[in-house]
Amino acid sequence: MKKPQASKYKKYDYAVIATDVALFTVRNRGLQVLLIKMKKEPYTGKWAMPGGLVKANESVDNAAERILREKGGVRNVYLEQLHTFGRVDRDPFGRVVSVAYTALVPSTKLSLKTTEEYADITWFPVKDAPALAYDHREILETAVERLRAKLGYTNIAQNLLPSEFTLSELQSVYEVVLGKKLDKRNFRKKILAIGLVKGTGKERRGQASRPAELYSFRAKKMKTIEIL
Amino acid sequence: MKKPQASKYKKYDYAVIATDVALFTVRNRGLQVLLIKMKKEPYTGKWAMPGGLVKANESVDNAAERILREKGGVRNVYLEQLHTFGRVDRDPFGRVVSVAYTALVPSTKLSLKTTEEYADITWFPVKDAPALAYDHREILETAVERLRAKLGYTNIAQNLLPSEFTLSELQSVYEVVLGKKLDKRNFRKKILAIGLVKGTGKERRGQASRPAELYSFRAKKMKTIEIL
DNA sequence: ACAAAAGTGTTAGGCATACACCCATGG
DNA sequence: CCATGGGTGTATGCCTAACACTTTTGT
Repeated sequence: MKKPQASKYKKYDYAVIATDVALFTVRNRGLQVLLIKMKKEPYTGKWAMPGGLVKANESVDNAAERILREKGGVRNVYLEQLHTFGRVDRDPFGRVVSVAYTALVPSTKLSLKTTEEYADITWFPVKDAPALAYDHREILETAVERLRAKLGYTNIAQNLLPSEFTLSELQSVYEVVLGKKLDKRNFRKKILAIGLVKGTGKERRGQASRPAELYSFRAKKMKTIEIL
Repeated sequence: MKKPQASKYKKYDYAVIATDVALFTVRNRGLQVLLIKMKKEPYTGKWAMPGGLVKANESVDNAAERILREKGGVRNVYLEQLHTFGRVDRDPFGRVVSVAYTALVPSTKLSLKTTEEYADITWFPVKDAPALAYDHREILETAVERLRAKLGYTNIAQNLLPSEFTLSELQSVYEVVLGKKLDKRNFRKKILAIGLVKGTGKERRGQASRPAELYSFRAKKMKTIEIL
């Protein structure tokens, strides 16, 4: 599509490595992604996922963590390498190869900084994300596809929930990410049968409805077991 | 583990991008990987998978294809991005981030060049691969793990077989890669039930046994369907 | 005739799916 | 008392897994 222009910076004379992070949360009954509004031409007004160059003395994984912290405002969240995007013309500023990551954060863990909607950093529902800079549309689609797939065979969902949650909340995460309704009885039967979660005995009151039991995940580290 | 030394080449002053390719085939009742013997210190005598730097004017995908052609001696084979390895100290020569790929080739497609065993480029059974340079042991393990997983939900096996093959040969590919025996009747039932392959009507004669029908894959491009 | 690989069915148990009503609470 | 979300069981069909013998050929 676009041809790479003459490089504007010396360091772009060689291919350099950047990382972009698709940071997701589940809020307001939807899967949302964090985007930052760009100022630079030719992308003025378009949105991009948090990203930046990898420094010479940090690993690519560490760079992704740093960017998530500096630009996304979150730390200690689930972070997993997604795919590396290496088209020659993917960045009009020069030859940049991007190692993309997926990150997940429970909406309960978001600070005011990111929940308040600043003009230039905002959560968007994935379904109606605005025009994106670079190849970030492709990165976003790849990330969502992988997240959906992993929900089906790992315990990754725990990274979108607080440590204690109701089964309805868990089911809602699945429904929102997969984009389809699930049968309540079958969902509970399956989740309990495979031992994904355990009851805590506590319950959540406060709504005008029967109190719900609170559950927590059994295994904290990533595990692969057929779920759905 | 190792600290990065002072760079020996100017271009290593920045992180540069390389690609390494795990090229697999199934031969002699085993999963084999192509390795090249190294001459440079500190890896003299160790083996490495084909790899090299990404040039400024080629995509990362194209670089992997080129390396597979130049160093692996094969072209037009299945090639898929695996993972990007970005530890700071993974290359003692400088800061090199490697985008690793998995490639598959049917043993029937191998030229003499790679089947004859040169002193410095050889197929090794994955099970007893020699000491590897860089982080290539980790790359190899990641590649095998992914290959095993994908065998179970895609039609990827076709890239390890000629266009026509017997069901026993197909089963053997599965057994060799997964490292376990499968039940013949159940295997055939399943493979035929999901329509992965179709009979060609031809048969293979020549051995002192009943002739086997030849089959071919139905879909050529990658497809995801539950297989095993 | 024999060695070698190809080909073929049935059963039992487990798993996924479809489906509707009562319960406990807050307001 | 009513609106809201929480919680629960069964029946059916499908898929999986276990298991052994006959067929066809080349030598």
